Amino acid sequence: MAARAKLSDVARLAGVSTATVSRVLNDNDRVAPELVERVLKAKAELGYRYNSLARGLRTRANAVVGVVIPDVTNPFFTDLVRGIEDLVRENGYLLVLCNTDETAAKEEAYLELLVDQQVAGLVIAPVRSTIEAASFDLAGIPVVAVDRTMNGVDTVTLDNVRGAIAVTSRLLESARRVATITGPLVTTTGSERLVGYRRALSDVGIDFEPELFVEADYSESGGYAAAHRLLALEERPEAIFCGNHAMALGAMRAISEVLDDPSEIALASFEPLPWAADPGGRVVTLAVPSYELGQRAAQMLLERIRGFEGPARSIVVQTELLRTPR
Amino acid sequence: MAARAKLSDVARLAGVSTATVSRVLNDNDRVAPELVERVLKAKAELGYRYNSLARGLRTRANAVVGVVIPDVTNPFFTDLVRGIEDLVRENGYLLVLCNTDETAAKEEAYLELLVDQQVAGLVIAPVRSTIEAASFDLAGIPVVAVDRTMNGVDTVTLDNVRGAIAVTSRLLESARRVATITGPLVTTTGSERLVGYRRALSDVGIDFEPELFVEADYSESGGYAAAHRLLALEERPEAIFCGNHAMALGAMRAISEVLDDPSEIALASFEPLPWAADPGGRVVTLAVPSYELGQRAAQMLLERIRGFEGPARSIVVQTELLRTPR
DNA sequence: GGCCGGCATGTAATCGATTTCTCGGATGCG
DNA sequence: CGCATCCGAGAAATCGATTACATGCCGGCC
Repeated sequence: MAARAKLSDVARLAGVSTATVSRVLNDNDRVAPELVERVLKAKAELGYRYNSLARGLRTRANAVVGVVIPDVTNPFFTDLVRGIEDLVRENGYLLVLCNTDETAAKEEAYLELLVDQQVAGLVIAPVRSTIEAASFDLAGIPVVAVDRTMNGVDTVTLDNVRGAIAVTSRLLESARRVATITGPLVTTTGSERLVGYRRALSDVGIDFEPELFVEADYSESGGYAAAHRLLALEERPEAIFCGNHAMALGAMRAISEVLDDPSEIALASFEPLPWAADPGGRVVTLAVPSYELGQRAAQMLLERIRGFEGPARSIVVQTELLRTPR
Repeated sequence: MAARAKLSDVARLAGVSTATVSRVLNDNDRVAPELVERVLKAKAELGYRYNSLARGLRTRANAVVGVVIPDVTNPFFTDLVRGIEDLVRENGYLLVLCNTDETAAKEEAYLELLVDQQVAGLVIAPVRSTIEAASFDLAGIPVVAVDRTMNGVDTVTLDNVRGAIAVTSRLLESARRVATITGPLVTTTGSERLVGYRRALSDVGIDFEPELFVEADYSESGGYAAAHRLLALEERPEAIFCGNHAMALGAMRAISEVLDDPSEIALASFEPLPWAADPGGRVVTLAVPSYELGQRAAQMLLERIRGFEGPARSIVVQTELLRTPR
């Protein structure tokens, strides 16, 4: 039992050549039914499992899909990964999850490792959108960008501009002085949500005030610090639109430290908040179909892996206003 | 640029044999300095990267460590994974993250895939502790169990009994009727925390009442349902000790649905809650060193991978009472 | 009836690395 | 000065699969 059976063992036991065994296990075509049966029986008897390294070496592909995301602790990304995982597993691929912590260096290291592993394909939410697709397109590995765009590859993103407009407009119904805390502007989610925010302002004839805008890093502590800065302004904002869930939680913490009645400042988040953080449902929020996003990305990736050659496609998924304050 | 340089290309450019190149890149011993230099120069010039599949095929090992956990969305596990990741990456391994959703079937499927991939080692938080180590020990792959124990392999766990005693005792300071919602009793975390709960009760001379104990599944919805059951009792509990963070959040939701003043029922969670869910810090909680847990597990796994052969070891990490109600 | 085509099967090359074995030159010792 | 030893480097086997090519058998067609 110690040693693992290999293809040639199966071949010997079944009394056929290794080529035939391989054909039975893969093509299944053009092999006499009787031999097929003998092979399958021998395979079962020996408990044969193919060696994916050897196979991968020959076919130049590993049945592994790499997923590179900036933050495994963010529910948005974990749900998204679920979406990818479910589809990808159905198709026999293993999922490798890599966490970049929103840092370019880690991202690069992981991409190198994944390319080394000759993964069959990659889904990535790039730290910076200027990333050069070229560097791994070289290796011929299909790539799909998710949530954030990237040049030259298939992308699945949210309609950030529309979503941000919807959220900001809702805040503007009951406030004039609306601030925003965005993610890094080098990410498309950061810059596009800012665009939406500005458009919503101009739609109702309000000028953009630079002091009401803070660029942060999508982390709880980043949101916390940014909110403190906004709260320290001479003229405090009446509402704050946060670019993601973690920063909204940070802002919430900051607000409750500074104000006796935290509800004086309306809060909004692009991503939904866990129930426990907002039992009253006061925070304006979008329903972001993260699971679906993942599925779409996986779908496109699988098509590429199967050889689809067309030009880069892009899918934009809509969001929906979820909760209303009051 | 299209094709990737291989070892023999480097050898040709450097004017040496492939064996020499391999020696330079691995042993680095016993090769004339001049040749070493030529090889390294050729390598740099071609941008050579080794093919991990080919190498793995020959050395029978893949520079990948598999991590199998029941819930990627649980911060406890994501922090734990961070701990593993950091240590493992320093040592040149890639981390494959697999999510079992607390179901045995998925767990098994992932283990098979990982064994197929010939990962160098595995860290697992098993869905059921009775899992047979034998089935993959066979493949000779080192395994470390984390958070939950498993027979015959190295384990890193929390001191669940002591932790549960500490939490329950704290609740008992201000309440007599203390209920508990545990995780599945087939997990060691589930059963041991129940043991701690019972011991704390008996320490102060209170009998265990079966109706005050509900077994759930570590999910938010499971905690929610369980809490509703407890709240429907004729004689309501005065406090509830939840086996993990998600169930505590679920219980919190249930409580706030049933009671006008949720603070009437004291709540405790074995794992810490996100700040936003408990701004006042009323919930009794343990500091669980999840990151450290992961590091220890990774440490032991690396030792095994490097050939350590001793008997199975087990490390128990202490927790600490974190917040106090009132 | 002989030849050709097609198809099922086997043989052997191949993927890209590591590693054993071998060989030749240099060194050391008697 | 000659022989044994040691060591560095190359040739070739090897890991375990896939697959191009060779082979042999069968049936059909002229």
